[in-house]
Amino acid sequence: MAHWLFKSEPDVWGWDKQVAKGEAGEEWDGVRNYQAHNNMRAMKLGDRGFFYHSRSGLEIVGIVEVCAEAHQDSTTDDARWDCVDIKAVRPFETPVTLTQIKEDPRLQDMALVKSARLSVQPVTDTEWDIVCALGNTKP
DNA sequence: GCCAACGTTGGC
DNA sequence: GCCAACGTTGGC
Repeated sequence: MAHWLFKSEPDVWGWDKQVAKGEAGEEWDGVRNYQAHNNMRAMKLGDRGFFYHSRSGLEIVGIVEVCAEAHQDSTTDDARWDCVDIKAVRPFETPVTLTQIKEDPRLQDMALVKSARLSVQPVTDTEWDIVCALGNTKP
């Protein structure tokens, strides 16, 4: 199963709002970047991802699960843009900060470090396990 | 709030 | 198809 990372500014759409959506989940809409879209199209039902707070917070705060595969983004009529639905699975026991990730030699290849602006990123299985361990949270 | 880095757009 | 100009993102 593949792993991912979703970025959001907590002022716009934060972890608390995601949790409030419960099992139904929520459309991960508004993404207007091809690379991010390609990643979403590659997602399968049940894939899991990290939920990261950008701009303020700068930490991974929880785990989410894909609960609907790519479909038309309801916020636009443009057929180029589609998106998945995600739901909150569990919060991190200890949030993992960007600083921690940058300081960990095992995590230097993470997209979060290398391509800071990509808002939907793939995460390798190895990185997944390391970050979960740092957060004292089961994968 | 600033600004560097990056992605996208559009004129040629 | 190139590249300058522009807009947006995100770390600080």
